[in-house]
Amino acid sequence: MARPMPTPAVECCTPVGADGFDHADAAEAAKGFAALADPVRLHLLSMIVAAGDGGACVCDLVAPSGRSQPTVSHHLRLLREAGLVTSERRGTWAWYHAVPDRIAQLKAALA
Amino acid sequence: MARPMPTPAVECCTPVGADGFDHADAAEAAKGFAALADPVRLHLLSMIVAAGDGGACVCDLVAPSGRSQPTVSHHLRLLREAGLVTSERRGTWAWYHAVPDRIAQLKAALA
DNA sequence: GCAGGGCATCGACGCCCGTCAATGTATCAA
DNA sequence: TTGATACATTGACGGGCGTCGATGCCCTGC
Repeated sequence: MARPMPTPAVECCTPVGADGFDHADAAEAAKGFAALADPVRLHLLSMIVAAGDGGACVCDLVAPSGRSQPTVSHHLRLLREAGLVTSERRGTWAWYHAVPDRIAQLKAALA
Repeated sequence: MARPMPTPAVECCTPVGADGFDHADAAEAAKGFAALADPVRLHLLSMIVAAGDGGACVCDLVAPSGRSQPTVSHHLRLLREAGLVTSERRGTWAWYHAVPDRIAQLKAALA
């Protein structure tokens, strides 16, 4: 496909050269964006970020999300596996913290 | 779930208040991120952005993507439906342009 | 030890996604 | 008109995702 011209006289375009994306970087960024590709996860992450340094308790995330507790736990797991949040158990409750570096990294990928 | 305490003395945490995300905004942003949640599309978008104002010809996107022509056409369609690129037919060839505003909008959603 | 609550995991269901081969449509050249 | 080219669409397949109910694990309070 890469421009075997119908006739030598017709020029399609200037081929796109090296792009800013390594294949490994693209795969890594895609995983991060996939974690953001769901309104529920976006909502959860937004609440966790808003909670600041103290972190957010799962018990306060279930009701606002409008989903069942197992579903919320599933989404939090995906956010954790994508590196966007970290989890910590404090006694009975589980606390989630945002990872600003990972968020900034995805923001940088949009450039 | 939302904190019917085991005992009144134990406090779980301070409930997360209003977050920055409207539900409609979350759904809209999620659609955009879903379009970025694939390495092939990320690669395609990166090449289209790198092409600048002139735009990128599909004939130069197929080979670098490592996918078949119908698959590339499918991904470009998704990018177009997500508002990240626009398409324009110039005679035989199709040209794709990036939409910087939409990209900036997604970047702003990471805040 | 026992009972209860918070959270994670499992199993199952329906749906959507990524991929390709085959086909269709529009344009250009001879 | 005929043939070739560029791109889009269709149909089909396998796999992964979002959701829930049921269940299991761990901690707390009695």
